[in-house]
Amino acid sequence: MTTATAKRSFVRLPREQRMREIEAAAREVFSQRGYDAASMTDIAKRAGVSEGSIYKFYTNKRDLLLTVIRTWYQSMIDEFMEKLSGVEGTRAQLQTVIWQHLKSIKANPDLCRLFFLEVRSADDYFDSDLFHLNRDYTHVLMDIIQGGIDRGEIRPDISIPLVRDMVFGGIEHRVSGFLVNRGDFDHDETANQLTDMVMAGMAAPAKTPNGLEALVERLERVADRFDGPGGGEG
Amino acid sequence: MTTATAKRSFVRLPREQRMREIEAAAREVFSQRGYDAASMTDIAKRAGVSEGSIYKFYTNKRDLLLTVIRTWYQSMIDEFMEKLSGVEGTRAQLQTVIWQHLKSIKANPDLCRLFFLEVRSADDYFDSDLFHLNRDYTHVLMDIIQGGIDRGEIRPDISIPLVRDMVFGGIEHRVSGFLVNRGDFDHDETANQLTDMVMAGMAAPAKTPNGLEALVERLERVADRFDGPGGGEG
Amino acid sequence: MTTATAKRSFVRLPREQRMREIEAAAREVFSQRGYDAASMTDIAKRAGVSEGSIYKFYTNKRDLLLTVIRTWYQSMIDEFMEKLSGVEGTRAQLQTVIWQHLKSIKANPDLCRLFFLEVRSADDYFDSDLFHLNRDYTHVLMDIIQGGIDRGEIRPDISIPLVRDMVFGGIEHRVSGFLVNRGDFDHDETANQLTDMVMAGMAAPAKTPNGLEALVERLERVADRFDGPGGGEG
Amino acid sequence: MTTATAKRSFVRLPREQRMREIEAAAREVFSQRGYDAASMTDIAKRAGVSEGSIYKFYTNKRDLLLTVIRTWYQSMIDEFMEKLSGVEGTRAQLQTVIWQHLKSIKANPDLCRLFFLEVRSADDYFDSDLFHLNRDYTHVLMDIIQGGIDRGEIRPDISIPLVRDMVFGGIEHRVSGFLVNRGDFDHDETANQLTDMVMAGMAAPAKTPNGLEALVERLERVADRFDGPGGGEG
DNA sequence: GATGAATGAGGATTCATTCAT
DNA sequence: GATGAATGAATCCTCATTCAT
Repeated sequence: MTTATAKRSFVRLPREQRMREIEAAAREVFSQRGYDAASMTDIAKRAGVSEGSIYKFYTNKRDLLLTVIRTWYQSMIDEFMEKLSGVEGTRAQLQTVIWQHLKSIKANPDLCRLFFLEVRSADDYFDSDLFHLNRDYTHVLMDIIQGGIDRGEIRPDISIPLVRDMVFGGIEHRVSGFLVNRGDFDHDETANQLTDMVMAGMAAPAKTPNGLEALVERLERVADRFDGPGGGEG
Repeated sequence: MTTATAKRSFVRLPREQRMREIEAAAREVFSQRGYDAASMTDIAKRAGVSEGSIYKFYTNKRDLLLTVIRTWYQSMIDEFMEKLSGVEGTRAQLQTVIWQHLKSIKANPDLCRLFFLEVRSADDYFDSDLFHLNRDYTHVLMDIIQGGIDRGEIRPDISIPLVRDMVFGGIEHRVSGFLVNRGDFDHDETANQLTDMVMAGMAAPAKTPNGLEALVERLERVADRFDGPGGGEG
Repeated sequence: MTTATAKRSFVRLPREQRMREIEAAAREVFSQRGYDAASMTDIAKRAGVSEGSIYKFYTNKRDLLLTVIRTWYQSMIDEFMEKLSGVEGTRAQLQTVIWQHLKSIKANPDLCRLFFLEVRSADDYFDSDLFHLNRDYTHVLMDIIQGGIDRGEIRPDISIPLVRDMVFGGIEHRVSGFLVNRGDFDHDETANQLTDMVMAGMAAPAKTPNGLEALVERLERVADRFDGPGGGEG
Repeated sequence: MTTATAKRSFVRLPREQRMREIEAAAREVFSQRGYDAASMTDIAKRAGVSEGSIYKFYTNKRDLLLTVIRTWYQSMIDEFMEKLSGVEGTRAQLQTVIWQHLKSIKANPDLCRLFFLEVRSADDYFDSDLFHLNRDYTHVLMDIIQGGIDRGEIRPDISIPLVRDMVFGGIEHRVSGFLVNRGDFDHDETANQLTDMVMAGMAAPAKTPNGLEALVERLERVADRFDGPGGGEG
């Protein structure tokens, strides 16, 4: 029953290029309007294709959204890994992760919102590849923590997943206003404060207790000199 | 000559009671279906009133949602304040705040979801009374931290809002799976680990070791005056 | 996200009456255009209601179709039963069933088409109430045949379901052209021929006549001996 | 300097073979999905050609369907004529026709459905060659009946088209459940019962023959009185 | 000849909100 | 005050067919 009328003139593009154009348009429209308010007509118009063409590549609107988010997320991770590659030392690595994460948020707050509100909250998220992408991403932080533990810089009794939650959750909470276009956040300051806080909370208690013990021994020796060895309440 | 159609009889309840019934119904439907999927017809039906009646009390669907969330939030805060009233000590108070927060989430994950996804993410949130309610709520935590600083238990150079973000954001991140019906979390364990992490990260490191060292040095000088320098570990 | 604008003026009708109007409109549109080509907008327009109103009463387009067909089918059966009530004798009853059936087809060929093409061919037909309505309907014929068997008018070794199939299937085949607006059929003639065919079968009453003929020949020979050949009809 | 995109290679088959492959694919897809649900893309894919290629051979989707049905129908008729060729006697021929028809239905219920629902119900059917093919097919039965009349085995006052309708319509009605994947039918039993029914009708043979027999006995007694017992040709 | 990228009209369905009774 | 019938805009998705390459 479909009326079939192929319009006379249109540009013929290779599959990959057409997809890139559609995804670029979708990214813009989704970012500006949000998922629900974005209409496929809008996206098609901006991409310069017919609505039908979109469905040649994406099964439905949600698939298009997920593709957009996935691409962004992947490029984020790529950049992230690159930046992290030369960094040595638990603290520096941690700082890099946090700083990069904040940078990504600042660069694409709308995509973050989409990810938080439309993707991560959906029922099927935990079965999606984005979930696994996200796992890989957060695992980088967890590996850093583990490295710190291995080197004795971090208390081994710490819960690594909890650190992950506090870092990413803390960041999310911090930038929540920014994501809704309310207020801003100081990129560098936040990264530093957060790094300090996390490092301090996880710091291996090694040094101080050892020092204390030595101190106590010294004290005992001093006391001995006052009342002679063997003294004490007994 | 009256028409054959007999008027349907309805019970006339006092305004307050009717509102409570509507809100109870709305809470159930919103919780079960989520905001979008919940229909005013469903709510009306469950409340035993007509759709029109709802609009006598609430300007629109969103107003009803906000009312439901507000009531829940307020009762949460009330319980929270009560539980906190007798608790002394920075650590114990912090632990109570975290524990109570986790308890509320476990008790009403659906309302939490609604709050996170529908209320807090909306454009008008920052002008709403729920925002202020939330401010009061999180301020309790911030006051506790401030108290800790005042008593010298917590480093004064810490960013209190950042602590707030890490606590509430961390919790949110931790329970995100649970909120989407994926997995669970250990209420007590999470509270303890989180409290430890926060306390350790904020703990004032300086005073005690430094003071002790100074004290030992004084003592050593005293001892020197009695039996000459050089006594001791050698 | 639905923009809510209730138009100012419209007639307020009791539920039942509104449904009758919608169904009447649907019956017309479905009959004229067929199921697929019929649009809900058309139906709404002809019924003088908004499209949304239709969905207050019918879950979807198909439900509306089934309701229309069901109503028609039921009224057909009612008339059918009434006409049959006073009729006695297997042959007369059979003739009535066939005649009424043809009459219904002639009265509403479009609804018949809809029933054949859209309803009876659907996967869910055999679970539908229309299937049961149809069973009841065809059972009337089967009961008549059974009655004929009981009274010894019909061979008891006959397959009653097969008779049913031949009668209703035969009619359907006969009128198939008429249903597609190709040609017509003679209502009374078809009914009579079909009734005859079913009651008598088409076998030539061969055997017995042959015996009679031989007998007559013998009698003629005998007669010849008495009064000489050539006597007779002359 | 050629562009990097290498031309996809395709096999070039003789026209007839390519058409056979397309038709085979179409037959499968149409059978499995039905006409509407079958997509040209599916068919093209299964045939191993592009969509565009199909339109080189068939003007449109419907033309392809008609071609598929036509081929099937023709082969059905061929087999039918072959099986019928050696059969003598009205009854045996009738039985063969019915049996073959049932066999075809059992072999290809999906194509039957397509023929009934998509082809025979269409407006243009009566002008199509399939209509004429069908006419030839049913005429075989009508010729058999006529032959029976000519040989005195069948009542000459019978309506031959009506017999045709009852046979083919009856069969269709009988197998309607089977065509929708609901239930089955006994091939042989149905053929035999139907043949019996048509040949003999369902009238109880009891009364009339008995009466005739008695009449014959009386007549014989009369004849005996004329020429003494034992007379006659024996 | 073969390809397959591109078209684009078309329609069922939803539901918050209103207001005549 | 209570009712509930009525609104109607807004949109995702399909797929037969075309034609530039």
